[in-house]
Amino acid sequence: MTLNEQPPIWAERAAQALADAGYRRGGARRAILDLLDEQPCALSAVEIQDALSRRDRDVSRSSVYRVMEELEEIGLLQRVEIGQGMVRYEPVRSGPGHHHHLVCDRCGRLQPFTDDGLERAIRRLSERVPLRVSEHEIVIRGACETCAGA
Amino acid sequence: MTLNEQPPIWAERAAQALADAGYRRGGARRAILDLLDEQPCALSAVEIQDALSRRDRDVSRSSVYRVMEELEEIGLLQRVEIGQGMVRYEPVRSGPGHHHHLVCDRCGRLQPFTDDGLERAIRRLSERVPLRVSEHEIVIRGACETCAGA
DNA sequence: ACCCTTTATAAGACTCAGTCCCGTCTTCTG
DNA sequence: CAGAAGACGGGACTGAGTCTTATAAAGGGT
Repeated sequence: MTLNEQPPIWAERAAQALADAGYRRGGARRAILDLLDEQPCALSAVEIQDALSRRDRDVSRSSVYRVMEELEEIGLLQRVEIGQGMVRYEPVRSGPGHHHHLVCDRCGRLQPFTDDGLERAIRRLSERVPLRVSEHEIVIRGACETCAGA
Repeated sequence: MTLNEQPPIWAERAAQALADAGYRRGGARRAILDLLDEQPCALSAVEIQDALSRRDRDVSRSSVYRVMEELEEIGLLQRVEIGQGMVRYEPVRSGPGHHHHLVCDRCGRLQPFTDDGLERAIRRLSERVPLRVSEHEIVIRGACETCAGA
């Protein structure tokens, strides 16, 4: 069910992509890249700052948000809105890497999934709708196995 | 495409439902109910407060949020997360009234839609997924006809 | 290696939706 | 027509996210 079984070089690819896009190198950005690469789950901006702080690599809020923006721009990071106004970010590892999320209402755990039937339904829908569709995001909420206790 | 062609008595039904649920009557709540009933589009908490203020019926922030909570609890109001941490609320007019939303990235306009194919895909998916699904929300983003200019 | 310009970063003020608390006012019930 | 329970307003507070500005690096040219 997990999608991230690619070699652990996302940080490298990302750094390269940023360089190609004309960005210079910098400590804060590099630290964030490395942290994100290690994470199995999506992190919020605050979680990123805290995690780095805990390993004595303090990074300012501005830097976290700036880097998130840059990475999203280049398509290396996906922004996931998990409800209640909470936003998390996760590395896009494969090529298109299109997927959606299951969110546990209780523990907040996030799990990616893909579904062809769903994508097909959305594609068909997109053609009938009075909107030039640019993106879609599906969030399915419920209780995860652990929290449901079943 | 619009779903709200029921008689304009949502406010009445809501008031009754609140009474049945043991809530007392109060001016702020009634004003909010009436306002919501008139609106064709979903409103944010702030928009509700401003709109009432403009018609000289000031209501405190606390009241807006409290009433939103009560109405959502009873199932008379649907909370819609339209991205960027923005939340809006809209009356649930028909019975189940299940539908999703098209959001225009540019003007923020919200439009409801339903799609059986999509619902079917989600139902099937819900059974295969490691989560006891309680709800799902689909937001499709893009440029609306007006904003796309086409 | 050394400027010089450009970009990256840190720090902190600021915004704004949303929450919390508490004193006051209103509604209902007996 | 009290007196208790609930509704309301106002304002302090929170916390994610934005903006601004001064300082610190990074790269390119010489």
